[in-house]
Amino acid sequence: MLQIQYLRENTREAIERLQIKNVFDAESRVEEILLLDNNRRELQHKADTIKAESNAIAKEIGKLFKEGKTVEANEKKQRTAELKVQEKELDEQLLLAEKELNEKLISLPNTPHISVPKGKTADDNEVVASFGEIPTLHEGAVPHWDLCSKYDIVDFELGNKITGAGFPVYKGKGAALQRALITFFLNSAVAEGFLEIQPPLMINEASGLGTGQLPDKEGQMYQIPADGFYMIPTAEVPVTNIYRNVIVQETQFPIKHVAYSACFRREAGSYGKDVRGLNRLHQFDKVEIVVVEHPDKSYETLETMKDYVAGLLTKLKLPFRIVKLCGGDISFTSAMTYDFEVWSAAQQKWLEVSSVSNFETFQANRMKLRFKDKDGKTRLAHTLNGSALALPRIVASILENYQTPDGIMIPEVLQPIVGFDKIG
RNA sequence: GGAAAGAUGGCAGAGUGGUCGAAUGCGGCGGUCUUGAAAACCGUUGAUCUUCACGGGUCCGGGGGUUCGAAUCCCUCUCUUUCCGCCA
Repeated sequence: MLQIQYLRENTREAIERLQIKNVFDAESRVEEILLLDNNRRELQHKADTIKAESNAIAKEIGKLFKEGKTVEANEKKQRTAELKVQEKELDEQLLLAEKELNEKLISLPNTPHISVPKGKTADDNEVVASFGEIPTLHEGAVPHWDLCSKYDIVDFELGNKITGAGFPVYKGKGAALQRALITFFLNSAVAEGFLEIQPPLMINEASGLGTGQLPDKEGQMYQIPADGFYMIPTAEVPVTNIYRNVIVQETQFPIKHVAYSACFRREAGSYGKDVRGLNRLHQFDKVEIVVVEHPDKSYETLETMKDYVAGLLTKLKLPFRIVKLCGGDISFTSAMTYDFEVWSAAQQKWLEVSSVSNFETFQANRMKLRFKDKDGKTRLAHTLNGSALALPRIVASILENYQTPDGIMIPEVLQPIVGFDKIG
């Protein structure tokens, strides 16, 4: 949620930034919000004035009763009765005005950073860097789903039986590879100063609102209606919500957390060849990094996080590129996002394996994540997060890129963790 | 799942109808003293909305009610603790 104060004071800039995200009616929407805000403030002022009078009279009455001047006190009571009616009416109007303003404000997306390229689709994204050699595979190389069944390491059919599509069963060396990747990602992050967190896998409604999954995207989460919970779509949600309604000390910055979790996504509306094999799942594993940062440093930190993720992929020796998302492809809550895409040699396409974003104050405003600055003023912090990394597509690209006629080689950095160097 | 008690500022903990945004202690910040530190002493220290400012409004778990007036009384929800039951 954008700050109303920002819209008030930087109206022009806000509209321009929203237009990068192709919010074509940005101008009218912002103007409407400012109108509602004015209305709200007017009502607030009226209500406050009446309450002030009410309070003053109540005090007088108390005094009069003490002095035994009952008649005068009762006279005063009549005036309070009138005020009470007005007070109630104004409070109702104010509540309504606040609700309306909040609804409009919460449905407005984040303002992209001014440097975010304009564009509509993924084709307009800007490739900022490429790393590694694109390998030429041996004759008869196949996509990962064939390798999964050939070596019996990931069983999609079995998952269908137990749960449904998108819930694969990892077996033997496949399961061990998963475990090794999680360990590798966690250890790397901890070595970089991230505090490891094991969060709950279910969240309540307030947490969903905090990071922006609610109110609109509940259809993407699995729900537990009996208890009002949701299965987490990413560890970002529980980890960032650690700081909901928290005022941190400026000296704590940067607050760096890393969390491994299973992630659950309904992926309603996606189908076709993109969902084949490990490309898109309902349950998958991911190691997520979350940073809470000072507003002045957040973009610097975004670059650091980008470099960190690049380092992981480099150590795994996977060919990848980094793209800066254009306005049309960037998410509702993000101000700037870098996507990491690994080349899938057998599928002959780029697979998105990580997304690193700066949300500026958008999430912080929703969840009231603040800090005290040097002058003792309370201000909203910036939040950032990134996948470091999501497993399924990493596994897919390892299987495909590392396949040989004799089996699948294991990346060197993982070998000491898994305890073998080859599948097959 | 059953029973009881409870929810107050960063923390601990007073406060049972008006002068309470709230005693006191700890912690934090500033100062005196000191070569420096500790101790001691003095001062200061919640959030939020509104206003150029003065000021005013709101907040004692959430919501509702009684009252001229509620942290305090009533209703309701949520959560916590303890005991019992169940259990990795």
